[in-house]
Amino acid sequence: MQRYNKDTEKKILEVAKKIFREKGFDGTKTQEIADEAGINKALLHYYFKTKSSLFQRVFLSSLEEIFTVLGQHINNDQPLLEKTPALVSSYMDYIEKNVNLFVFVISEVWQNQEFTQKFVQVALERVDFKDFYSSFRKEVESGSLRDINPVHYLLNLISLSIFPFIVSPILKNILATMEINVSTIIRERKEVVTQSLIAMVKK
Amino acid sequence: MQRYNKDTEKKILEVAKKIFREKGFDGTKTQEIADEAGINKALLHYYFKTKSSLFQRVFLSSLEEIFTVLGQHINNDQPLLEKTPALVSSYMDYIEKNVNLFVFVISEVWQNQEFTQKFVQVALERVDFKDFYSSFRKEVESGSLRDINPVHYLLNLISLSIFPFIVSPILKNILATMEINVSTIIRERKEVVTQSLIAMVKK
DNA sequence: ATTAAATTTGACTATATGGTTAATAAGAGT
DNA sequence: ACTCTTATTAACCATATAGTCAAATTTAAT
Repeated sequence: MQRYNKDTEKKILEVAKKIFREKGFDGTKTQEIADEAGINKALLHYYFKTKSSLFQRVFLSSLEEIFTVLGQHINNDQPLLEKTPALVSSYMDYIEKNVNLFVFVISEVWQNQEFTQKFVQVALERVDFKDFYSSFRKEVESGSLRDINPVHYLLNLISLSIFPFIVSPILKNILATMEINVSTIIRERKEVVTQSLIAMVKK
Repeated sequence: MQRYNKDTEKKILEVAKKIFREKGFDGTKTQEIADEAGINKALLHYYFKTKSSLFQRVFLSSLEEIFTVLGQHINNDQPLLEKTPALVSSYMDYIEKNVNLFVFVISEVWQNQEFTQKFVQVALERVDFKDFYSSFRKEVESGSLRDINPVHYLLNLISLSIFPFIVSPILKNILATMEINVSTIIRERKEVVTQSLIAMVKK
């Protein structure tokens, strides 16, 4: 006989992922996970021992998802200037659809500093920063990019792409106060971010 | 006799602010606030009725603090290009010292959408976006700035300034992996942000 | 069909937590 | 000193919650 019913395990993880990402560790009740997964709370412990260890699985997989997607966007062989527009557009689409993933990770990273370190190390395997770094430097040396630190390009990319979405409940209020059309801003945003990034690196 | 001892009230609020901002609503226990404030838990309820209403005071004052400080930075009569460098430098210093304030507000904004709306409205009184907007437009018309939507300048400003700090526990790991000196990046950061903003608006 | 192991459940426990209450202490006005 | 109001406390309550356990059910192999 095999160990554990993979369907059950998968269902619990799936529901746990959804609820933890919505409500955070402290806001999530194991009973709610069990209910929504259609199982008994005892079974949850049978599969995952404790709430904390289930949470850690979700937390790690969330970090991995974030870095996997980032890697898919920055690790490809096109020249940076050429790939930037599509990269920004596709990345922002993804972020918009997964805001709560980012909010969850940012909150929990500060709440769980003990094991965050270890988890980030594992998640980092999903993206090849060194490859991005050296590709960037190569383009600098070949003269197609300005000589800036690639880290700042990356930081600007993720800051500009992610931040407006994670503060969107506030942003919407500000825009309403300024009597500015929200969807217009969102639409313009991709272009602005793209242009800002290109301005950084274009000679 | 006056209603309520102001010292006690202040002490409770002060401690509540500290703990809520560290641990969020769900992670905070009223007992811990009472203990650290050196009072009985019943007294906390005597002054603030419920955990939720105490939290709401803290949440609102946090939003107000954020917008007050933002206002102090963007509402002054200097031409934008001239004030940008000092603005960025001073604002980033503030953010670095108050990261948990920003992380707290971002988390709780998503967790408490019922009253977030109302609170943001109140907090918005602390910053004059319309003044910033019209000053910006005036500079555009007088020909000293490029014709861009001021909202995007603001969004870039806050995104670039705040985001790296709120993800700093992760960022430090990435930089270590890339064998890049963290403090160098932080030092360079102000200049990069300033240049990005100037590049947006300079003709 | 029988058996043994793995899976699932209902009932339970210990503890933590937000909130209440009734009694006490402190303070101000007379 | 006395009284009335306000501030503070200790003890308590109801509920929620993570986690346990023994019994029951299912599953697969013989």
